[in-house]
Amino acid sequence: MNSLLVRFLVVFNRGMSNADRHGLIAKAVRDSGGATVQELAELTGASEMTIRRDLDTLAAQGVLERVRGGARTLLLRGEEPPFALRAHEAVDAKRRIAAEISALIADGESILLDSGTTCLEIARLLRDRPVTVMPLSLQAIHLLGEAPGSATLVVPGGQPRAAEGALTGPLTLASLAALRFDTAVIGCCGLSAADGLTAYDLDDAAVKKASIASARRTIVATDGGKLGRTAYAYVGPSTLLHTLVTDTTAPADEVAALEGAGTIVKTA
Amino acid sequence: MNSLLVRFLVVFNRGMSNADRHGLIAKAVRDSGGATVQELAELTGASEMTIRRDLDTLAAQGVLERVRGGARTLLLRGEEPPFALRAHEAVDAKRRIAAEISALIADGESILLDSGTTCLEIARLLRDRPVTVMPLSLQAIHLLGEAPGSATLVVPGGQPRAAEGALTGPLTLASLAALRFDTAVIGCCGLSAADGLTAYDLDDAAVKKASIASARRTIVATDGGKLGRTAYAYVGPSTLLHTLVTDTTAPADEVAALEGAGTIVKTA
DNA sequence: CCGTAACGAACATCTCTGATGTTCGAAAGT
DNA sequence: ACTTTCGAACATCAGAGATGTTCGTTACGG
Repeated sequence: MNSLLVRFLVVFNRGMSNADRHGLIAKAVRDSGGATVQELAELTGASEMTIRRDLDTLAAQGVLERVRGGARTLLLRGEEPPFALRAHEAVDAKRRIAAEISALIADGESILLDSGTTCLEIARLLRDRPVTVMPLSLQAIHLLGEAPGSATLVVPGGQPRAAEGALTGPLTLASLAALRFDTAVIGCCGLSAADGLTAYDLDDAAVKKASIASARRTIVATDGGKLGRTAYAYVGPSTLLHTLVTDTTAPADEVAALEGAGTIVKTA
Repeated sequence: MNSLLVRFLVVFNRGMSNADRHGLIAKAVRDSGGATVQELAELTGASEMTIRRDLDTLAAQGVLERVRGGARTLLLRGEEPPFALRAHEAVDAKRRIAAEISALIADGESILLDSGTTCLEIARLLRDRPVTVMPLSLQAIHLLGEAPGSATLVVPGGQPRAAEGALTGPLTLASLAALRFDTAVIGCCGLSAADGLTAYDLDDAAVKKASIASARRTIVATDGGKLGRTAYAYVGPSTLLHTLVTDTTAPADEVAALEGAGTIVKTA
């Protein structure tokens, strides 16, 4: 269906940035499960050598798997998509959700910030505000620690998990137990009124649970695709969540059910 | 004395990198306590506009203070030189010390890595070795977390102090109390057989003290200039230190005194 | 209040790094 | 053994950053 669009791109993409091309390649490989170097060269209008270099880069990032002659997707079934891959998608929606959440936070608050791509966008917005932030991912720690904005950074202990750098483990739980926050901003992998909040990973779920317990108020940030879905590890019931910020793709029935259970829902 | 060298540079420095110029400016301002834009332009051979931009950059980094017409040093008396400033100096010696320390560490060890520029170099060397590392500075966490080498990263909790990103505070102490390491690699601000190990900052000293207590073996990394010096905050006696790695500028009498007190001294 | 020096925004120019494509010998698969 | 793929090496190109110049504005000293 979008092959017309692709044709268009092939002709007029002299100014295509390599990030765009990487996204295109990642999408092509993911959608069809695999692709040859030739196909990708034709698709993007780049030379085969460039495609090989791209594939090496993407393979190093864990977005796809390199095979002789082309590349294959890493996603077999139901697994959590790699962080590097998710980072490509739906940046606009995440930005809007992040802006909405930033507006919910008052100056001077202490904030606990979960891992995930959406929360990373939130970190970007909080950097120049007079707040105290404890992020639960290495990426957000980098962001807040490098260019010292007006935000105060507190680093939790922990062991980084996977490419995302989500901090987990006993050190993280101990840091959470030692502190109390005004607001916890949590990402999620699945959320429904029936099954509550769920995550892909047990360690991650334990951290989220402790995060919610350490905060006076909990805000969940998630795109509409996660609503109504249930992932593997159970975190807690939706009644623990004070506010949910999502985008316009959220299914109406699920939103209604969550609102019925007492959660304030905002659509960005 | 080295004004001849400076003259030489003025004439032949078409290919001077801006880092070189920044170092030159920082040194000039530090040595004389202040300098005008004109003086610095003449010294470096760059235009006044470029000098102004440099000064803005260096002021943002906390290396110096901008005043109308020029810049002033931030160092009043006996204070710790800013991290951004120290980072310029003596990179070679730090590299050699780092290499020596890396050689002292066996595969499979768990290592506690202090903050400081020398320890940052050590982190660079440990990244691709099969060891477990808990660094006490944001910079080293970045280094080990970004490009996942073979080293396992453990993040301590804490609050980053100053530009260096040294982690301190109760969260850091709690993380240290919860873990035990094979080796602690410690930097220092002053070390002598008489006054022991000292640091510029009380919080930092508390972290160093706890670090030494959490490790089976303690290695101190420091350039020769710190030996025989005593800084403000006391950490502990030199007898706590198993090995000292320093460079050839170390004063012989101090080295002898430390060896007499039971510390193994290696010169890189 | 005025004059002078300093400042910084805007633009033009330059340099250099990183990205890309081409070629060709080596390696892998059939 | 033959074909395809790979990747190292080199040439080329574009974009980003650095630098310098100009000029209107601002701040300090009288």
